[in-house]
Amino acid sequence: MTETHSWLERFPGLSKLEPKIKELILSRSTIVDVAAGTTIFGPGKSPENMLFLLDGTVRVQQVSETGHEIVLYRINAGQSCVLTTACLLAYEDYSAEGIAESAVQAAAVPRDVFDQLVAQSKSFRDFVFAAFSKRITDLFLMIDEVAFQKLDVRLADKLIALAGENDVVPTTHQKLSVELGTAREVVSRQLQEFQRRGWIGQARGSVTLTDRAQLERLAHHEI
Amino acid sequence: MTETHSWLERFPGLSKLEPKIKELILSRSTIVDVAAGTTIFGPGKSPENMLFLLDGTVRVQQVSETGHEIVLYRINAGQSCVLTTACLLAYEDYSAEGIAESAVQAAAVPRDVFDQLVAQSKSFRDFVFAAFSKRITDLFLMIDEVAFQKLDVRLADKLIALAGENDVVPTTHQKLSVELGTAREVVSRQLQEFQRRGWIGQARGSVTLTDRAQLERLAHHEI
DNA sequence: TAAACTTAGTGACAAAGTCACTGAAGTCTG
DNA sequence: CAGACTTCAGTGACTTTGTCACTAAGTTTA
Repeated sequence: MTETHSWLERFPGLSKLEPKIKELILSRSTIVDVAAGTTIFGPGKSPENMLFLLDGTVRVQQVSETGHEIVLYRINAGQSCVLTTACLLAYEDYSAEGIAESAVQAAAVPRDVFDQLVAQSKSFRDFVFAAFSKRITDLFLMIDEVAFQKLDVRLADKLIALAGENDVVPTTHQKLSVELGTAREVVSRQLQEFQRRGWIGQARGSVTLTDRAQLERLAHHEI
Repeated sequence: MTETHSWLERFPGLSKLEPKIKELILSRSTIVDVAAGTTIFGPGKSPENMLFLLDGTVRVQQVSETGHEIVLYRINAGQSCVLTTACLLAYEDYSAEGIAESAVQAAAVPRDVFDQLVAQSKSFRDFVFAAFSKRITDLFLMIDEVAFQKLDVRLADKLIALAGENDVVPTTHQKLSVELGTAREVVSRQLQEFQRRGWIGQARGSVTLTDRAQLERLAHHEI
């Protein structure tokens, strides 16, 4: 493997690391593959290493005391689990869990190597702090949305975010309710209303966007 | 000022720093005083420095597009604004603001010094990452509460948290609604119910806890 | 194919948020 | 000090969202 084609090149923030630092991270990391559906971390399961996602998606969700669930965020290829891992290392007793939403390939970097990298490389520090910052500002926005945004707006937004090129969202009402932290019945009712307006079509286990423009207008507060 | 009596001793995570590091941070930081009510950071007002709070409290709150507000967290003496500052530096355009809730005294550490500290001291790195981790896990919990916790439970919890030794909470219904991210009317109605049950007394601009035990039972899901 | 499970629909109700007011308690100002 | 203004709190009608208990259709599995 040559430096110019290492996995580091897939991370915008890491491709400009100093050569010696690249060497350190590459020599001390291992590539791991995780099957879809695997719980990567969760209550009572701290990860040993910091993961840098090369491929696939990890869904991080909170499971409440009350039995409710809500999706907090996703980690995609080119991003790292740095913060989540750091959190877990610091606070073992919290209840968020990370689940491989698809087959995941990642580079695993041991904690001590991570610490060396932070100490030795300004670029790496910037990468890590940018990741933390982005996460925290996103959580601020999420709190705002959960607390103040109307459900129809949030649902429209989520449908657009989850829809593929073909405008199909392969999901159930139950899963959508976890995305938004609400109840399944509420999602069912709202989807019925969207369908009544001709914005979506429904089938068991999937929603099809038939008027994406209208959904976007609603999501962007233009209605 | 001798090392053994510097402000660093007030920070559990910083008092064990290496002597050379302590010297660096002390020589390059300045003590600042801020009057109560001052906006320390906010939209269009990034702080120049990382602040370490020696005295007082900073309230961080989100102002929504919709005009609603919600208190995100507070920074107390012995804690730092590290993350908030880092966030602001990375993402200028976000809408949280930090307000001095009382007269605040803080040590201001310039960005470049902060970076040196992170690079040179393992203890300082641990302090910073612990602060980030705590903040993120607290935000996870907050999302859970906003999304799933009943309002009476949250209000009881907040009243207990805000009450002083004398069981008096010097606040208005409006301010309580911002604490919880709800509407003033909702707080008014819920406080009336608490009063009807004999748990609190009300006066203009203050709430008095008259049966703290019952409020705690509610807050701890024992009712 | 029958049983079990998953997914979705429904009605009645409770909790919370919104809106448009009213009035009382403080504060300011001439 | 009186009147004006501001802040704080109360209220009823209504909408939205969440909860509960149930039904029924589609899917998987034994």
